[in-house]
Amino acid sequence: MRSSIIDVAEKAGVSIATVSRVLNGSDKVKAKTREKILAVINEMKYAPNPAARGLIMKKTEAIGLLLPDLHGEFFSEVIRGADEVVQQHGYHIIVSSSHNDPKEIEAALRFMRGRVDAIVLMSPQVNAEILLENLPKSLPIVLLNCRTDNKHFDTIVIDGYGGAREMTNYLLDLGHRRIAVITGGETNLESEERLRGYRAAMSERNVAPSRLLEFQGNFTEISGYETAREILKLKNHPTAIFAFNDSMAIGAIKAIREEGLRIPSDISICGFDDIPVARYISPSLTSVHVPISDLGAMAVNRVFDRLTKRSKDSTAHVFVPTKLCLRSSCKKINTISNLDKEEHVA
Amino acid sequence: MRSSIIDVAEKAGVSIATVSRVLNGSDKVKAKTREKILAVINEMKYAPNPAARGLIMKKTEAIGLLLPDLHGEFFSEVIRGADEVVQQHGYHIIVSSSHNDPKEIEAALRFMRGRVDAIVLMSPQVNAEILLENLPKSLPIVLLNCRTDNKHFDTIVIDGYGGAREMTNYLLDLGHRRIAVITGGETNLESEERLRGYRAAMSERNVAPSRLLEFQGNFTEISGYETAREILKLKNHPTAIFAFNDSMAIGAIKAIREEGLRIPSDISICGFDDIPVARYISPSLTSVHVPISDLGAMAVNRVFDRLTKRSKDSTAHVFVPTKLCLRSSCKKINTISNLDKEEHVA
DNA sequence: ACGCTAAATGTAAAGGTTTACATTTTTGTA
DNA sequence: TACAAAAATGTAAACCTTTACATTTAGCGT
Repeated sequence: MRSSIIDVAEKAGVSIATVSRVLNGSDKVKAKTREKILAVINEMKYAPNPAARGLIMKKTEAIGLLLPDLHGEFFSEVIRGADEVVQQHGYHIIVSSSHNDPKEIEAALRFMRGRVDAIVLMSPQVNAEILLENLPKSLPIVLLNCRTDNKHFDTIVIDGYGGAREMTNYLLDLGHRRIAVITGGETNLESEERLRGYRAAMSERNVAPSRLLEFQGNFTEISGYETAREILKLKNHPTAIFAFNDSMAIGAIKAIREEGLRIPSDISICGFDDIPVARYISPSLTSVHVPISDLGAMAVNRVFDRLTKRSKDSTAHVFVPTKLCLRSSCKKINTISNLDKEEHVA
Repeated sequence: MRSSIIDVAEKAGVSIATVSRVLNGSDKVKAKTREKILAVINEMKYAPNPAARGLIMKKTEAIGLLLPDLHGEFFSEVIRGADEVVQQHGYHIIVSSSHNDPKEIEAALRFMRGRVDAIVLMSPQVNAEILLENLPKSLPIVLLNCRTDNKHFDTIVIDGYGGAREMTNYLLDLGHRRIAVITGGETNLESEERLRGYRAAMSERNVAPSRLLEFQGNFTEISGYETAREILKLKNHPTAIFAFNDSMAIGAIKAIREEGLRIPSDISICGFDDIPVARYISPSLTSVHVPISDLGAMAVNRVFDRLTKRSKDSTAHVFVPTKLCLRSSCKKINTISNLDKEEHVA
């Protein structure tokens, strides 16, 4: 049986209003009274009921964070970045994963409604705009890598186009021409942006981008593995594989190894995201650096900007640049032997 | 301005009780009335206020998960395992990290009180028992790798002793004698258990365990890196390093590489936990396998056992076994050259 | 048509807080 | 000492739901 503010008031010989006042530190209460009440609170181990408080205050001190998945280091870093900022404000995080399923997104959103003061939503695959319409307009929402042109929401999006373009250019500079990509889900915004960047770079350098070199994964390690196996079955396999995230690159590396090929001497491979372990895998993975934990931190910071009315009405739209991060999984192509091979094929 | 159950009742021409009844599906309501109400709810996009509901129901449909940290794949896997189970029950997770700081644990616990239906606490370093005393007795609590002998809580603990012992034996079998360890935090239960296992194995095999081979890290990658640098400064450095978790092993690998040493030919290294990336780093990391995501899942399953009264009163105490996972970061010692070295020293 | 029972619906209290407004106590001043 | 003003404290409404209990309506047999 939990004790309520009434019990405290009785025991301290004051009214509940006074107790409430010392609880909220706001109004002026005589020092002696305050001490007395504090003592009683301590003694009874009283803690205010958040539901009752939330009911009247319409504040929860929690932020909802809805991610597409919880596998791997990427999302863990986003959570970490978000949690760090949130903790500075005395807030907390409610996480959920949607598995890119509209039903699950809806369920999570419904759950969060009324339970959080703001929502950070990452949904690159499922267009969640319709689902967001049921939420009260007063609830700040930050969209992370979501497909939207709705100016009503704050948005943060990674420059997938630029990053992929730069990476593709780098591979072209190394002499690669048959560059395969492993994409993410079909309707996935991140994947589409990266694909756009890849195709742009290929075209610009007059290497006709072939659909036959575009293989569909789904951003999971296992899909990287399986797709790479497909790719290696081609009789004249590509000289480089560009996986659209590091997890798939890691899966691909496994497949390549199993095929007895060496990286990067037989085939080059690179990823996207630059998750922390990228530098430690073998060989260290060339990737497109994304400030992952900053993503979470930025989103939450934006939330608090809104919450503190500093920027109540105006929405912000942040475009996060990426940076090439060169390691040892890609290598200049051996032009001679490559020409050799090409002749064989021709 | 959010609409309440009263608005719905008015618009549907019924009382709030009837609306509440269709909302909770429990009582019998005439089919026609139900339809009418459902239509209005849909039209108004009404959603019940969780605070009001929580106030009267004393149920939140949320589980608190308090972890020591959010860095790295270990915790991310715990969260994933927990989230999976929790989602099956239509529940959600509130995560928080304590950074092994009693103040932060207390803050998180205070926040969770009244906001969650149960708490899963992982606190191997800080003894949180005192902090748990302020919580209502009715709140189910599952302790993950916590130091406690309080039979009132459910507990799940990993067999750190057995795992470390087995790993040490394996290294001894490979011919290693000077085996250094990188431990976790000083008062960390996991670290202590693993240390106990290491020492036991050494003693049993008549290799006097020397305190000079026990180096203190803190389970972070950077501490693994720095500690390994220390170790390599020894003029007759150990032939094997056993890091008490994989993150530190990864940090150590970096330090070893920088020193120009090859793994495992110059020095063997192994970790603990077997986080998913362990198999992908270079060289693939020999480690003690822990069913990480199962840990989160088990804890949450236990919570629901309690919540559904299936095992209301009796607490469960689970001991999770580990399994050696051999990969390529450890190698049989070259006995000749090793004896050589030993003679040099002697 | 009547009365009885069962089904459907309504009424009102309870849950624990905050806070505007009302009241009491304290303080300072003449 | 008495009075006004300021400070401290108290009262009660509001927040939104669920549910025990009360009331109305419907269904049935005679």
